[in-house]
Amino acid sequence: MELPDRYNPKDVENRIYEWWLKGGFFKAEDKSTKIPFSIILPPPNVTGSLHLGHALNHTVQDVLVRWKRMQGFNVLWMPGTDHAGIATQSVVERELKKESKNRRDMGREKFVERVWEWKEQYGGRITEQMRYLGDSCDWDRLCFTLDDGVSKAVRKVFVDLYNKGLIYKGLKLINWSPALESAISDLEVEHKEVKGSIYHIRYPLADGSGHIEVATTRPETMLGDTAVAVHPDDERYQAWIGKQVKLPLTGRTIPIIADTYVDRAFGSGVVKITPAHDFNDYAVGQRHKLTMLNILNKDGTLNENGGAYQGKKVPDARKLVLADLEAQGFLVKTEPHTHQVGHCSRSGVVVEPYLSEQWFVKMAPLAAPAKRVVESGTVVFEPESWTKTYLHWMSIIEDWCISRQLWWGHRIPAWTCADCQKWTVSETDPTACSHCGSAKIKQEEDVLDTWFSSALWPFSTMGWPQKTELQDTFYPTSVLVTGFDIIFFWVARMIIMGLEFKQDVPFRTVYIHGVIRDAQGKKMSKSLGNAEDPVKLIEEFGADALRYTLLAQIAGGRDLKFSTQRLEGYRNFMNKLWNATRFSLNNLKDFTVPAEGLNALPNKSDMSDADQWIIYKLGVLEKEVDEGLRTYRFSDSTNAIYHFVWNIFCDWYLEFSKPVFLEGFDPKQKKATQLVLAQVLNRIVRLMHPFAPFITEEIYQKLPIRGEALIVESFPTVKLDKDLLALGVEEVAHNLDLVRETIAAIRNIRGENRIKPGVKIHVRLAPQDPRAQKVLGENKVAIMTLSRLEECSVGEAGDLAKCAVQPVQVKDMKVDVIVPLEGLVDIEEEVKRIRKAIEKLQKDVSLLTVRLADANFMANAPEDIVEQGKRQLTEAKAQIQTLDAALSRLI
RNA sequence: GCGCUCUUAGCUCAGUUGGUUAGAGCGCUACCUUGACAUGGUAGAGGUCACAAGUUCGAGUCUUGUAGAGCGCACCA
Repeated sequence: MELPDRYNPKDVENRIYEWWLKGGFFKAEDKSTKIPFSIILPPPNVTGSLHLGHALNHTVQDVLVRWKRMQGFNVLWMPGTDHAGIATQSVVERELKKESKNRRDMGREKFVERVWEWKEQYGGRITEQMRYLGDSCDWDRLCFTLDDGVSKAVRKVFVDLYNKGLIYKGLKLINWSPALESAISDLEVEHKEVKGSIYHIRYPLADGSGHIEVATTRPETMLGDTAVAVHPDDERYQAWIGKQVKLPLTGRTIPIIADTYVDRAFGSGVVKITPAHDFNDYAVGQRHKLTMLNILNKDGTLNENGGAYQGKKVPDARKLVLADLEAQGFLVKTEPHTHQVGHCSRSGVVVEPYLSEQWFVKMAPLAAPAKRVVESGTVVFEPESWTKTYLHWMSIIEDWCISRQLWWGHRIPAWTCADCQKWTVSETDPTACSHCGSAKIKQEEDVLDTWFSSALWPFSTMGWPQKTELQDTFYPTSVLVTGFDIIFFWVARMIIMGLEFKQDVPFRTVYIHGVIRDAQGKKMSKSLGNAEDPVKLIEEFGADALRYTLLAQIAGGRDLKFSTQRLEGYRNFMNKLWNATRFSLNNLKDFTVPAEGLNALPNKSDMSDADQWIIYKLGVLEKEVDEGLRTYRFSDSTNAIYHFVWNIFCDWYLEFSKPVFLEGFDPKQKKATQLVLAQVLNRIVRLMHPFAPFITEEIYQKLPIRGEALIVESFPTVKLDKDLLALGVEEVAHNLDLVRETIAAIRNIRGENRIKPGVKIHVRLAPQDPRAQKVLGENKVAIMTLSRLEECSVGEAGDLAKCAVQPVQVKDMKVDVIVPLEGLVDIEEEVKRIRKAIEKLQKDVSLLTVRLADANFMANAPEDIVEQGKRQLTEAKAQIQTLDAALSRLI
């Protein structure tokens, strides 16, 4: 079974994923002796397809889930999809339009049926795509927000809140999307800067005693004006308070009122009041009991109160009103004006403040405890800085408008009675009014905001309101992983509902990650055309490379810029690991696994310096990876692995192992190295599995030391590998550092002197102490191989004429590296090289001299820092001496 | 206006409680097909850490201010 020399993810990923599924490795146990760990997937829209944002979000969750699974936890990753009221309804309506149909002609029942058909046919796309990424969720538990169980939970919550007086229906000014013909919540309004105009309009006083000037950005709303307001202390207008003005174009008379809301300094200090079409004016209107005159229809056209402008859309009405005002001499002036205008985040159209009957959740009593659990640290945000944002929002929270004038969603479980007009609110469909017993009841047409059902997700997916073992085991969930954009939409509301209905928080930790941007830093979106399709990226580069790219960049929860270049780099990394495996397996062909398997230890006395060194480095790696995972600093973990695999394992350990595997070596040492190699490779794939699951599982299946399935093998830790790691002591590891430094010095001399790699050179190593002598002697063959030497002596310095010299020091071990250059190169290059080295050392020396001469430093700095400085100064001086001597021999 | 981030090599970013002479990847320069890998190897160039002041023996790191960028919330009609 020869491995191909390139890793081809396409040959691997599907096969491995199917194998995991068959093995049932993703399944959680309802009840178990194992410690539970649970995550609920933020349910993506059924209409959606996987984008990079999902890829990032899911990868983080999958990393946590796989890590905990390997650590022996009973892991539940609960998958699901969201019915996404507006989005899904829009998709199907667009389809209908192509068939020249519309939902109103079709009727509610038929239409909803049609949406279900659509969902059955296309709703599985995103969950299908999640498998390409490697998501290891418990698919048997897949939920949909309109499932029976979840719907029952939604109804119960609605009824309970209603009975507690926390849900009410009322006539209020709400945000209205004329495109959707539905209410939307405050959060669904995006404020965008718009360059418009401000118009100054003259309103004549009814008694003919003059006129008053108002300014507005929305002149058409004057048709709905029911007052004009000035500041009560404004001296200019004292005489006018209480008088009437005659509204141009309509001829209605409206009062001049006084209200402190008016800013005297802005404009003329007079404000027209349109209570039915502006939130501030609405508040003024309520204070003064003004008429609320609605001038709009649901579709954003003017209604019968619009007089001559009835039937016109707002922008058209605006033009006509302005033209008429101007013609009649009421328009004083027009000035350019930039201001924020609310747009519907779903449809993009301008949102209209609109007076209508809607259902609301009273937030104040619910928000208070939800605020407290974050303040007290029962729920922790990671990174912590989001805490403040959350708390700020919770303190300015308004009642939540939960009704939507749509058909796709949870229909509000409330019935009006034609006889007594009262509401019957019930978990099961009632047949009679609960107040008067009349059978003439009719269900509310509206459905609930999609986020209403999402708010219950952590427990509704676990069978609530039934009592279930699943809830006992997994609620509260362990971590919630999500983007900051839905902290308010979703996170806050889950905390509220969890506390209200489960008497406990829904999760302990909220990990907030950033948003993915393109290489230029722009937000990725379909409309901008800069969105990379993760499915295509996976096909080209592999899921592991994509996951690694995302993970390596999310430190600190900041936004990340996505570049294909980076992705290529991690694809190369996967290939590097693949080839390291190929090399290892080739050299392990005659290796027989000891009976102890995973716990097999080499004979310490048989181990080379390199063997001990790699074991020591492995211990460092295990610590780093664990630390990164525990602190949600995934990039620390992925970077540590990357560095270990490439720059430690491949660059040095495998290179050192090469001479060992050649003929003629001590068979005992070869055996030790084979065992170390097999053990280290085993640790690498286990450590890397949560981050790059496919390639590691594929490799694992080919390793000599392995179990059944990597996905459920134990995750390596310093504690678990205690015995193995005891074989790699830091002090001994320095031996190899000396060897590596020596090789680096030879290579540097070679490189700087432009000695071609083909030219075999002779090197003399002159150790300055017995330990260096021993270490270098033992590693002579490796040094020769790695720095391509023809000859190498360890001992006397010998004749130094026409030689390149480089002192090397690691801890107390010192060696002078001597390369005779006679006949090889122009001495000039070596002179330059030595001068450069001296220059650098001199900089160090002057810096250290100054520091050590500073009495304050000597008095205040800790002893070890001072000692370190002294040592470095001595060393640098000694090295300069050696180099100076070498230089003087050359010139 | 309030709040939160950010500013480090040509580019993208690490740099955890202040400790020496600031790192990585990509890109760049020169060289190399050596029996795992050219999706590779070796060597090298490249930074007054946005700016200013302060605290300190010592500041990329802490404090304050300035300038610039991004985001969230609330907004004057």
